[in-house]
Amino acid sequence: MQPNLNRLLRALAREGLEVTYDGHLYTVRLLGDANAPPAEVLLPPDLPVEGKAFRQLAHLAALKHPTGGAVLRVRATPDFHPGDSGVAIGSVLHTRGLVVPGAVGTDINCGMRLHVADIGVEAFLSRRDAFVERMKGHYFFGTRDVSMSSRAAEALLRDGIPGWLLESMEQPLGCAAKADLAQLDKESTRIHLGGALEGEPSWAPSGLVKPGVVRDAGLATIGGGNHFVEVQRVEAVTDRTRAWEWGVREGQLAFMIHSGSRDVGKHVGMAWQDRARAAWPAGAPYPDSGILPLGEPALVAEYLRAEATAANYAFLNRLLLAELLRLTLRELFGDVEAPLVYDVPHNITLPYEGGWLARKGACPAEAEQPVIIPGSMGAASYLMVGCGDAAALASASHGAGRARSRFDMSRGGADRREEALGLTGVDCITLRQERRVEEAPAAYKPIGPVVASQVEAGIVREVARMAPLLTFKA
DNA sequence: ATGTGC
Repeated sequence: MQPNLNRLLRALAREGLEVTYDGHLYTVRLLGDANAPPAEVLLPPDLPVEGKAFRQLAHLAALKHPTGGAVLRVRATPDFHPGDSGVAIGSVLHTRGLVVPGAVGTDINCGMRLHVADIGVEAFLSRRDAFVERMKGHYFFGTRDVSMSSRAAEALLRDGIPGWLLESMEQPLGCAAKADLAQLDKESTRIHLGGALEGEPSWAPSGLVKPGVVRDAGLATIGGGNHFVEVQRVEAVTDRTRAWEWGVREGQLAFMIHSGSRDVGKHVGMAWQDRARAAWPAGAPYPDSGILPLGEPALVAEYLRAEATAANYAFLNRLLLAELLRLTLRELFGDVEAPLVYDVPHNITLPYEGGWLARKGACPAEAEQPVIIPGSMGAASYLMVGCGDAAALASASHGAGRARSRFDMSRGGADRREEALGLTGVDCITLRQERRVEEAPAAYKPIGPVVASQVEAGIVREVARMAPLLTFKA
């Protein structure tokens, strides 16, 4: 246990926050609010905790809406750390009669996508430079064409990937024209919920809903922060049966994509955090946290449609990031299939037990479903299978979790030597060198204990482990 | 999260 933990807990108690710890689960509650459910955080000893994140979690659990909506449970994953918008990353919020736009935030349907390919590591590394140059062109210099018909754009926003595919078969443009649409269609069953949510195109920025051909500059771009595209090697398979079923074998290359809905999620998320504030009933006291729920059923439904619109866009963003990769592999290595293993959102509101479950940086870990947990750049990533653990609200961590903020890393006086940052031997392709510092392994918790604690708790089981070869960061 | 800003 960290030596200053007791001091931190006493300090939090003085400001009205009760935090207890039993060695693997923290319980957090606001003193004097007996009606609010306690919030739980699964976190092994020795991993850092911050008071700010506990504070955010307790306030989230205490949210109510004057219409009667309430928070049923709050749970946080081991990659739990403070969030900028007032809600901690790693928060899982089960509600009934209310939803919280701020509990998903602006990076709607941020998520993970994993492909594997039967290409040997030596063969890949022998063409590494050619691969990097082509991918830099696509991801950083705009040598990609992601145009589509306005019908395809509208179908995407309204119906998700199946809608986009159907219209792209009618009029294939851009990436779709070069893609194997039959394979994409077959693979859509490997996207969480089929990549098909019920959206409403008018919630998207206007550039996406216009007559003629839509050319969107944000599609098939990685985005900043912790987002990345990584080439990995499958270094260990622990569950042979399941790995085989999912098409994963030791020694294969893996391609892991972490990205979200870019400007579309920002547009929707910001609009609805404002809307929630404007819709707060006159006279009702504002929640201390400044995080405002929506309670009126019509508003809740409208928000969920808006969120789904951005989520549909994010599914296509990850699909196209992968498609550019797959086209490049075919160019360099011949007819490789590079099938999709799974695509899963970790920033989204979905129906759960008669209410809603908002995950902010938490991967669904439903029974028998694939769970993708990336380590920091330079560390291993994991393909897991969910156990549907109700105590954990069927959710796992979405990564290792930050241990130090971006500011702390880049301007907070961190030791900038490569060894101290953990960057020795890391092959990171970026146009912004400061990104390597902000996102260095030293900024993150160790993935090993984060994953192990969730296996021990019965939330996930390991299927395969992947080691990084090279990482693209915008 | 954002071609940002602490």
